[in-house]
Amino acid sequence: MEYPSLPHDHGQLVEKRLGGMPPAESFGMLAAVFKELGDESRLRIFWLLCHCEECVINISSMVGMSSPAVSHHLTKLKAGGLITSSRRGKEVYYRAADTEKTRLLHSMIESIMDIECPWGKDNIDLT
Amino acid sequence: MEYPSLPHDHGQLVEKRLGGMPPAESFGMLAAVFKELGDESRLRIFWLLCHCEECVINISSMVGMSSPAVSHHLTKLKAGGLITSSRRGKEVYYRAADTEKTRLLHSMIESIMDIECPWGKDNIDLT
DNA sequence: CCATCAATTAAACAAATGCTTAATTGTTGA
DNA sequence: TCAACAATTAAGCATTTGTTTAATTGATGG
Repeated sequence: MEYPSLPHDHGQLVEKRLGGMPPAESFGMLAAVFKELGDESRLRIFWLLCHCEECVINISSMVGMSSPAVSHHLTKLKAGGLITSSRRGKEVYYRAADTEKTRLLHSMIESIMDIECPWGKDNIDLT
Repeated sequence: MEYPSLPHDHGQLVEKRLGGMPPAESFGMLAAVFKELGDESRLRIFWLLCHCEECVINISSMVGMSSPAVSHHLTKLKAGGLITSSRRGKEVYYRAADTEKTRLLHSMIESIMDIECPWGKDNIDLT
């Protein structure tokens, strides 16, 4: 059975090299996760909701954005399974979903922040 | 000293709640990192370059894209400090940068992929 | 049942993104 | 020095994205 070589052949076979690669869909799903957090506003909101549960108006106030804009982002985050919502009276409260994925993302956010931009973060208390 | 309350006051003070929050710039820098990997093509390229070093033509072949498109993505990844390049003859070879950040991102990519889309990945060998 | 407030949805729009084709730069070997 | 090939850059374009303002839906308390 013949396998095509790469354009610049160094001996390896395409099939061998690409055989171990995750399928394109996997990258698509993963990229979607990163895209969710690839927006500053959404990242701030997600970070916030990893630390406390809040209603839309308060989130808006805390991140300094309009309610519709925040609602828009919350919809995306929820669609991506990163946050959950629960209505209590007039307000709808949001918080980070309690899943392995979100825990992983949150700890990663903190880690990268430590590496990229240390800012001295003691006493985080958003209760 | 007076601090304003949140629109929906549950007792907390804005200053208290926002005091522990990383500055906006930090989120901006972090979002930029996620944005780099928030594109399927770029994510595949980065993943590839975490596993092997290759020239542009071969990368193009492996991900099924044109050279200019790949070059474009490589420029972005390099600007973000995720990959490095070295010219050898006519070819320019790229690979993942050897930094704590890239190691963290790579391991995270694998972790999330495990969670999100298990596909049975034994024998990864892209040598 | 109605006034009020919270939240979402709709419509519109400017800005950013990713790709294509074409032109340009850089390097090697004949 | 020139022909051939690798890579980048430029220009143009269609799509997507994030936001705004306005309209709509949802829920409570008087």
